[in-house]
Amino acid sequence: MQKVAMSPMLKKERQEFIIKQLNLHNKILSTDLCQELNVSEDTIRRDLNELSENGKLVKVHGGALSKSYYGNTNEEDIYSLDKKRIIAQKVVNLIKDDMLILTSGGTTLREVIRLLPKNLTATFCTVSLMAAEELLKHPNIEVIFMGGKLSKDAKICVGGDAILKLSEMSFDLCFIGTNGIDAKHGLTDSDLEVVQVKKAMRKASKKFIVLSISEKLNSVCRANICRPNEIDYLITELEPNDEQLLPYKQAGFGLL
Amino acid sequence: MQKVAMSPMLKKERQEFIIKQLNLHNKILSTDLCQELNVSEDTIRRDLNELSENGKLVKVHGGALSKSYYGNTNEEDIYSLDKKRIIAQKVVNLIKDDMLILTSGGTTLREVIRLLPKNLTATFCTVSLMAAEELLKHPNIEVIFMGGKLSKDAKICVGGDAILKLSEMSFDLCFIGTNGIDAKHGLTDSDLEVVQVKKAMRKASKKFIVLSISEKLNSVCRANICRPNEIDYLITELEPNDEQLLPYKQAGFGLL
DNA sequence: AGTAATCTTGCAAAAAAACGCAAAAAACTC
DNA sequence: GAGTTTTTTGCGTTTTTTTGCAAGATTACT
Repeated sequence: MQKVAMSPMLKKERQEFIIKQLNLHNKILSTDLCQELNVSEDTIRRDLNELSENGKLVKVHGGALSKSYYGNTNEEDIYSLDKKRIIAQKVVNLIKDDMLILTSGGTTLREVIRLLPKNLTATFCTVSLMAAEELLKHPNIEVIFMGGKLSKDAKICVGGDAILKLSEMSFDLCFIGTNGIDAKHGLTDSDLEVVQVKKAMRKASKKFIVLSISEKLNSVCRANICRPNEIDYLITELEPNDEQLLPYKQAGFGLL
Repeated sequence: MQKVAMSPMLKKERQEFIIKQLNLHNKILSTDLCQELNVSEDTIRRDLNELSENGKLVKVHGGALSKSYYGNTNEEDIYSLDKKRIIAQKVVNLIKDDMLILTSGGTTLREVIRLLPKNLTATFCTVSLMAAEELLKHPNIEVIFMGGKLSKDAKICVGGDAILKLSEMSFDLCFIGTNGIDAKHGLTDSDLEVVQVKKAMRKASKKFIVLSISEKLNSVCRANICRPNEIDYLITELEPNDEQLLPYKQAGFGLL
């Protein structure tokens, strides 16, 4: 308990605090804010309403959501977002405290990161700027970025440094989004630099887990990352016994 | 406990005191200032209003907030953006093709990156996620990110890996934003992890160039990054012979 | 449906700001 | 140095802002 008689907080200060918390947690409860800021619920409510009118956040029953989280103003298509959430939830269930996890970028992985429970303590390692940014919002996750030359297309680190560093490590889990996957060729990608890094990611991890919405199944890209039997699990928004996944099951994919 | 000067304070003196307190604490209550300065609330209010009109602080109900603190969570304040552009233009003039450049993050550096000519071919190296994102938008710049543990506050890589990597390299130029700089202590910062990295950045570069809008001059933070004579150039939005810069000139700063 | 939590609305007390005014201090003029 | 002007400061009053409280409406949840 803090028994320190603090100097009273200014209204603006309080509102700045709320915004900061929101940037960090994406959502916030009025009751929590009351306690942390030591003011009545009415005051918090008024602050939230005011901030909402100024477009700084989105007010909802019981608290508020960060604008970026709520309004995916990006070109992200809403339809596949639902599917990505389903995938993300499956992924989250695999993650336990204190794991060392390697992750690629992509919008699906971003959903995973957003869904991670706030009390999870784990170490995430990534080569993706997008993943790193999102991971930083989580209060208890340690984020390690693999440095190196950045690819302008993929916004990830490629090249020798990242690969060298990866070869020295061993991860419990590796999550990877996909451009191309099919039952015959396994995981493929069109960008040669990216392929090199993803290969290194495969080698550095005990369990290699591929995330893909069903639309992307059965597509093949130029360069091969790994064969079907090197993928430990394929996670889609479908049920594992869905008929679309039959070829993959036959090819020996682990399905979740 | 602050000892109150017996001789009445001059207005100018009082306002400077307010600014100093603000640089130190980021916020200040009118009532506290009344007591410390031994004047009426009206006087304080008038001082704060005046300073607010001059853009030295942000006046709020009950007191004032420092500009930097306020600007962190809100949108970039348009007022200082112009100044940052002036600084950015000066920086851009220093950069030539094929240079190897190290840069920190911050909004001023972001302006620099945005102003870089599209046909410039150079290699930029950074520990800042913000800078990396911005650099990637440039068509001809090669971007190298220094990997390592990411600091949640500063959104930059800190810790041994980044520092080790920095110690192996030699940059033509190093640009760094500032939290605190003054003629006596040199460059300072409040975040100890950040200080370590910035020290390493200093060591790794031939020319160390500090960027600071004039508001941030004469503020001192807890931890020291480097002494005045280790700074090759200080760039502000002011003319080099501006009287505000006189103490710096006398302390041996190179001014641009 | 019924319960608990949350929201709206109106109100009142306290704090702070704005305003006009006059005294005091400082700057300027001769 | 005396007198005038300008600036600065403090005080009382009025106005606005902020905050908490309470009663009733609305919403979420089982």
